[in-house]
Amino acid sequence: MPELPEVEVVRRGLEPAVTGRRIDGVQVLHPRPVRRHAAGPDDFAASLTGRTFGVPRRRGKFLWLPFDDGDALLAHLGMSGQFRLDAPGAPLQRHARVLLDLADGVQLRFVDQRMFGGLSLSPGGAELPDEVAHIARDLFDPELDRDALVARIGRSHSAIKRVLLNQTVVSGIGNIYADEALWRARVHSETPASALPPAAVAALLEAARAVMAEALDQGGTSFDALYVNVNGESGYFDRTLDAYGRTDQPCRRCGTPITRQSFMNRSSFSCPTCQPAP
DNA sequence: CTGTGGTCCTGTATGC
DNA sequence: TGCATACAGGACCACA
Repeated sequence: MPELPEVEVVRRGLEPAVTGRRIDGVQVLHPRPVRRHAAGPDDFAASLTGRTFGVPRRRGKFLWLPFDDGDALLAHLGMSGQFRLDAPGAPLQRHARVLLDLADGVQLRFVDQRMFGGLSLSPGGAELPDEVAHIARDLFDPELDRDALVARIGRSHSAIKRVLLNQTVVSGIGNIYADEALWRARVHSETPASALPPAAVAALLEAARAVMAEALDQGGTSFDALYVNVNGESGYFDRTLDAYGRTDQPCRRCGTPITRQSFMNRSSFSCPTCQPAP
């Protein structure tokens, strides 16, 4: 479940289940999701066994489960990764990749169809893994400097949607919420960031924060069984989307049919009336 | 510095 | 029914 609200839904689901629990054993069913562990799958499994989890943390779309020894299990869900909580003997999900047997009969499973995501052990990463250090703070981070962010965006001559998707500028926003924020703020995806007044950039960021907060309240956005919480349940925010995936459906503000265009090798949805091209 | 295009994977939907 | 193609919410890298 890729974007910030979906990752936060997972983090919240993991928190009561893993915090304070020890790993009794690990099975790597497919080597690819642990490819970042240079010493290999067997060493990955052995290295995790016996450690105890702290409170799961998140920045943008990156998730990490700190251990009480200062290291962390770093996770990225990529396009199709899931964490699931099951009883140890429960039927395996079709794309179950890594199984972690925790104390008290809890089995934490990493399930991933496409395997763009993965797990790795981050030495010393409990506070902030080195692998996440280059990722900018997200819009829910209490230490985010909004004025500095607005200023940085204003200095960029890239298309505004490209900037929103750049995780080293502001993290957590993906293709869906970028389109939703741009629709709410009435900005076209290809508008040069430097052409937007600071107040417009601030309004766009607030739109992004608001739409992600609403999505989080509804358990995230799910279109199919690939995007579910730790119990396998879907969120409901797809019913509330205003732009993403609504090709030819009327704009909820002005009635003009929503159009789809290719941008950055992916789909962008917008209202040609509310969001005129620059 | 910016932007483009390709890559990692598996699956579903659609059209012929 | 088979087969080919397009597309999918992300991150990263080489290259121009």
